[in-house]
Amino acid sequence: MSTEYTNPLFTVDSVLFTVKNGQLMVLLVKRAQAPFTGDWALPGGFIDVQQDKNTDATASRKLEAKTGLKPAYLEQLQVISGPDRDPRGFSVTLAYFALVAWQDVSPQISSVESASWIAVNDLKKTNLAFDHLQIIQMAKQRLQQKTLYSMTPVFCLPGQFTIAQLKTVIEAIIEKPIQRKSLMRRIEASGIFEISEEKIPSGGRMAQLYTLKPGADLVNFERNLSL
Amino acid sequence: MSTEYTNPLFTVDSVLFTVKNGQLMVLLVKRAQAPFTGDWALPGGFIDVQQDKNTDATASRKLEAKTGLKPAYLEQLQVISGPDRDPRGFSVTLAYFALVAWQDVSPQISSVESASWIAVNDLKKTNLAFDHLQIIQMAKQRLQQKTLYSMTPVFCLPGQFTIAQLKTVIEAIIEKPIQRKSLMRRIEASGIFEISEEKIPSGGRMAQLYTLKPGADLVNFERNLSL
DNA sequence: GCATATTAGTGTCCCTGTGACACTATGTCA
DNA sequence: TGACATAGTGTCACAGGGACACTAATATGC
Repeated sequence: MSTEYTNPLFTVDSVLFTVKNGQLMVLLVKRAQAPFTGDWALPGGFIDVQQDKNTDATASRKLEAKTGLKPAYLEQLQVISGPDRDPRGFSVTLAYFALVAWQDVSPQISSVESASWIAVNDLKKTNLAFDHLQIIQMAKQRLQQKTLYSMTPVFCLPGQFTIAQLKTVIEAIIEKPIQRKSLMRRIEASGIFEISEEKIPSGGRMAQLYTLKPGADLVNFERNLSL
Repeated sequence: MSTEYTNPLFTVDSVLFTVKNGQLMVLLVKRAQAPFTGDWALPGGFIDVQQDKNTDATASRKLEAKTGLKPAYLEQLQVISGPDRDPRGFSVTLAYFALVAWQDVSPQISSVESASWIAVNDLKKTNLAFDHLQIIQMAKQRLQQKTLYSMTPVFCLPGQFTIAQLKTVIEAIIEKPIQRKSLMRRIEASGIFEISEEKIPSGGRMAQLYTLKPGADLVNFERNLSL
């Protein structure tokens, strides 16, 4: 090539979800510098080519800095690019979406002042930097879709969990009730869960605890849950 | 931020598929310069921030330069990044996957010397630059998956097509036979196709031609075709 | 101890959409 | 005109989700 290209600004941002009290929450940080100073934004930043083996590592590192732990689930969402999304010029952002258990981050997060969990359905009231609102909506849609044909939402739960907990998380994500029975069938059929030794009290009959089989990959079901 | 980051090389590459004679083909170009001079590679290049409104435009522009037309279908595949995939240093590549009708590009492609269609199942015999073989395999898997729950493969066909043609394309992609009946049911159920006025001879009874309804979006089915 | 409320887990029927495959329809060609 | 080839239909079996009633086990109040 004979022409010289100006390399656009490349950043990695993450939409980290969790479910708290039946509500889907997203982690946001308060911007300290321009542009959009004082607005809420997705946690992210630049690749550190010395330290990060790839962009996944960048996303993971940035999230760990805010939450104190690596996300349980991390997946590329999409690249968003254009001349107008950042006032400083043409920008390219790789967006990730990620999941953690509320119970796992809960002790850590309060220590960080500039980061906060905000309910996804309350975002209208929030000032969001750049096009981060749209990115969050895209991430939510992807998560909803995946929830219909996979067990991805388990990553919003701690290592041991009950069917009722998983049901709550799924319902928070897709915003529809599902059948307990259907969920149990899928847990059984997926073959990626183990029945734990323990049961825990639940207000009625003791609830069986489940764990993900170590090293098991998520399975995609051939049918979706109905909307 | 106080630290200065070295901006890694950012490129956009596309895996453009078509189906010819029941075989899934991918468009490759011969590299003229180092590294990997003389090897086959995915068509791609750098964003032109003056000209491209986003990375989709970059991918589309590069493909048009090779094939003479914009791809009928274009979707982001994934970002691949790392310090070792390009000998010149840390690199970030946004891979797209795209579809065109063989019938549409056929007249154009022969005029371009440096580009060529190669059967995806023959790639072992081909010297491929960088990690482009893995990227093609990823694209193929994604296309196969989408074929199970959507009508994406229509974009490998011209504006008017028969059910038999669509069946051939689908079978080339997933490498399994499917039932004619199932395909017809899905065409009907999707609601995105129109019965054309015309029929064309086929060696037996005349075949009904179908077209995509103008402006219709692809639908996702709730069940997959079985593997 | 016993009834009742509460949550966990099971049994079972219906419904929908795919797989399979035979059957009918309509064209070509010898 | 009859053989053949491809297009399109009818229909049954099967699988898995939706719905929902039923049983199981635990807590609480009397």
